[in-house]
Amino acid sequence: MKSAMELYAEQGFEQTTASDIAERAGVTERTFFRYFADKREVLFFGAGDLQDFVLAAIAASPATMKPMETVSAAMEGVADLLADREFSRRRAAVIAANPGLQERELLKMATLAGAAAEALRERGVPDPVAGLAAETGVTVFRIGFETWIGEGAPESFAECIREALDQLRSLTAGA
Amino acid sequence: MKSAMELYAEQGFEQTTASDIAERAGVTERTFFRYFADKREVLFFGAGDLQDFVLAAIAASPATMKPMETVSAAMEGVADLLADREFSRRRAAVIAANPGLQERELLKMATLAGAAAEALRERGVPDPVAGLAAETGVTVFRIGFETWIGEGAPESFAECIREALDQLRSLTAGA
DNA sequence: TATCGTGATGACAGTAACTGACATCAATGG
DNA sequence: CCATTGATGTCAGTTACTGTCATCACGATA
Repeated sequence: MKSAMELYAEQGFEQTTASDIAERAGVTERTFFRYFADKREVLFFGAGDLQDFVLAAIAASPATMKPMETVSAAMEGVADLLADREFSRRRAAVIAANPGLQERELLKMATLAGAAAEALRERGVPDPVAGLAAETGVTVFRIGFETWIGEGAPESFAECIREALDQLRSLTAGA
Repeated sequence: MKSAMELYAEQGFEQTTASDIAERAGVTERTFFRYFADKREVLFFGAGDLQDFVLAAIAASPATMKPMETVSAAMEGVADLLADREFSRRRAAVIAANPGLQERELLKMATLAGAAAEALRERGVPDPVAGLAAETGVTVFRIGFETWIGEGAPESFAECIREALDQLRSLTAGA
C-alpha cells in the first residue's frame, strides 16, 4: 500500500501502527492483515514478482550460456520492474533505519538465491556451482542496486549491475 | 538460557511462550526480557562473543598474511567456542524450522561480515577487497558449519572450514 | 426476478510479545 | 549501621497479529 510507505517515511516504521496505516488507507486493521502477513511485509510487496521474473529469465536463457552469465543477465532484466528510482530510494532509507526490516530483506535475498540455485540446477548446472553462482548473482544484484540508489549515479540499473559484475570479476581474477 | 532451548526443542519455537520459558527458569517474564531483547535472541546468545573473537583474531594476525587467509584463519579459530556439536545440531534444527529465526541468523551473519570487513580495513586492506573477503569468509564459515553439523562428518570444525575454503578455491580458480 | 453462492470486508474478542514505572530486597562498601 | 546499587518482582498498558462470525455487494443460474 502507498499509505504505509508514506507513513513509514513520515514518522518512521516503529512509530507507525497498523491501525494508522489501515485508517489512512480507508480500511480496517483486520483487512490490512489480510493483505499483508505482517507490518514489514508491506515493503516487500513486489518481491514475489521479482523472484518469478528472475526464475523465468534463468529458465529462458539459452542452454549454451554459462551459469554466471545466466544469473547476471537475469538480474539485469530486473531493471524493468524497478522503474521509479525515487521510490526505491525512499524505501531503502526506511529499511536502512530499522533492523527488523533489514532482517526481512536479508531473508528475501536468501530466498531469491535459493530459488535461483534451484533454477540453475534444473538447467543442468551441478550442485556446488549452482549455489555459488546464485549467491554471487544476488550479491552482484545488491551491490548494483546500492550503486543505482546512490548519490552520483546517472547510470541505468542495468549498467550498475554490469559494473558490479566487472568489479567482482577483476577481484576474483586477481586472486 | 538452557530452559529456552529445551522448550524450543520440545514443543517448537512458536508454541513456546516467553512465560513458559521464564517459569521453567524460575524467574519472571519481565526478567527474561531484561536478559534477552526478544524471544529469538536467546538462540543467538553467544553471537557477541563469537564476533569479538573473530575481530580479535583478524586484528592479531600477522601483517604479512593475505586478506582471505586472515579471515579464514579467524573462522577456523571459532572452533574453540563451538565445543558441543550435539547442542549446535539441536539449535540448528530449531532455527531451520522457523523463518523468523532464520531472519535473525541472517542478520547476525551480515553483521559479522560487516564487522570483519571493518577489521580488515583497519589492517590496511582496501575497500572493495575488504568487503568481498569478509563476505566470502562468512560464507565459508556457514558452509563449513553446515558440514560439521551434518550426518557423516567425523571431522573437526576447523577441518570443515578448511575443506569449504578449498572447495571455494577450486571453484573460483576454474572460472 | 428471486435466490443462491462466493469473495471481500467489518466487528469483536482474545492472545502474546514486549515496555515503562515503581516497589522490594539483598549484598556491598564506608 | 546506613546508604547505594544492582537484580528482581509487580502491574498496567500498548500493539501486533489471529480466529470467528456477521454483513453485504455482485454475478451466475433457475
